[in-house]
Amino acid sequence: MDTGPKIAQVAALIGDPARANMLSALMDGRTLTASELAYVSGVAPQTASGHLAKLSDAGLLALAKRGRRRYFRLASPHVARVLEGLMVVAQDGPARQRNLWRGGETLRHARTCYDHMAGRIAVAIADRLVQQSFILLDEDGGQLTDAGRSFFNELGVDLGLASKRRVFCRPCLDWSERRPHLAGAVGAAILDHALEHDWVEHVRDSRALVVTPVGVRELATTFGIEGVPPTDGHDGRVGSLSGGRVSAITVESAPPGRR
Amino acid sequence: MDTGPKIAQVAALIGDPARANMLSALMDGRTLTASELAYVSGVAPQTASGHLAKLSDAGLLALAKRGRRRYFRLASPHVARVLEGLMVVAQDGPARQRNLWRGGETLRHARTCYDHMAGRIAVAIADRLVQQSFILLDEDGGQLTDAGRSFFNELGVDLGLASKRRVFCRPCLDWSERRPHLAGAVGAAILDHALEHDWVEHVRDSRALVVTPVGVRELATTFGIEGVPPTDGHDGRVGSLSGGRVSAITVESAPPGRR
DNA sequence: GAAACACTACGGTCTTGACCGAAGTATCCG
DNA sequence: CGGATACTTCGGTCAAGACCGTAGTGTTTC
Repeated sequence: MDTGPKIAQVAALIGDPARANMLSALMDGRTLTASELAYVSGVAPQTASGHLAKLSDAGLLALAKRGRRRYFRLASPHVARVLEGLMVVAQDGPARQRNLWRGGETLRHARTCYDHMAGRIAVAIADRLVQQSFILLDEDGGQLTDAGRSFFNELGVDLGLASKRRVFCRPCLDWSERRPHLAGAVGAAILDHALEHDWVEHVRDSRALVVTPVGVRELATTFGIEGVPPTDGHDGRVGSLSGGRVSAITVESAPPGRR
Repeated sequence: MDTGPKIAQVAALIGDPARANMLSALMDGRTLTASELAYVSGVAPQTASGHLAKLSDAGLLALAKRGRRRYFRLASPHVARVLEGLMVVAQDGPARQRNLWRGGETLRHARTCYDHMAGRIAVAIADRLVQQSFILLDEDGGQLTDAGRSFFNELGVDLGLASKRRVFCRPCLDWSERRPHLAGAVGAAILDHALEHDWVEHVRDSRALVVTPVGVRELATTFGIEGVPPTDGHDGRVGSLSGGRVSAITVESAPPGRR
């Protein structure tokens, strides 16, 4: 009857560390198997199975059975939004201890966020687009200008539904940078373009992205983004994997162990 | 290090029914005292005190001490967004049982949602504005057209920062109607206007709104919204309090009792 | 058909934390 | 000052549920 209990049910589901890890791992839009999710969440398969059943039943995850495996993905963008929101709140939460966690440097640099890019690079791109008046952004919405539309056109970015949907730009507060990057259809189109033209590549089993040499060049010429550093402020090398501990998953020596 | 545990911490906080009730009660942007929150959450003051301390420590609630009372409110719009999002997910969650809960009819009709309006009326207003091309809406963003800007101007709605911020319109999925209504600066301005001109009034101790006779007339002439029914489909009376069980709080015969 | 693999169901252990009664600290009011 | 009000702290009880070992079902591979 009241709304409280209902949101509590969903929040409690997300509120378990193992389940939260599973959901986080799916934030980049991939589909993962039950085993993979068991690994990332750090629990035994039996336990993971129970968690996954609950998440599916609640409609947070969508399930596709194929052969002897079960593939899970986030059930809807709504779920991704909630997770985004939780990250933001979790980040500025205890005000005192807003620690810029070292490590995961690669993630801070560039990563996927459901269907678009996030991280330092994504924020820089958004900044640049705003600065050039290609996009208007504010906390509650975003909007592509005519100039922006032709900019993307020339660049060859496929805005897809551009003709059908006239508004499709959304700011998404970046949890590592605490500044907005681009989400929505425009954000998704940029990520697609970047992947397709080898500006960035997925890091194996992670939602981190590395910027390729091609990407470094293109980001410089296209957006005037130079030397966004991979680790600290020194040189122009971008996205070197050695820079930071990668939270990659190697499913080999995998002792689950109690959390 | 990983983001999972952090979002789990926040989600777990929201995931307790008592705390979720507290947060829900604060969704309309009011500030409430610890006692009031204890009552709405259905627990004893001692228990509530503990919950409130946790929520404040985590940065979900802001606290203002005044005399011997403590006033709590949501710490930021970010928190409100997360709660909105959870309501949406909770609503379409178990797909099978998307029950249109009878009761709380007044809430379904019109209510505040943090700083803007929600419910049937709000959805109707949004529909109308879109239909007249005063606003462009889609899932990821919203945008005021020039025509819309002058419409609000003529109407005397103060868009406030209109000159400074050029984009400030956001769709917010309505958990009772499952269709978007207007949030963001535009949504807030509409609610302000409606309250100021006595179109709607707050229901005591609830986030429900009742539409006044003035409001009925104005909604009809301004937006062409007629006979959005208060309970079922029969007459044009709008917002009669008798229609639905109001989730109002009367802090008298208040046996907390175990949940 | 047998073995390996992916996942699920069941049963028992153990930790977490929600809850309230009782008692303690501020604040207001007469 | 003394009593009422608003809230917090402490201590002990109790239920929920996360976890894994064991044992199952269904699927693929050889």
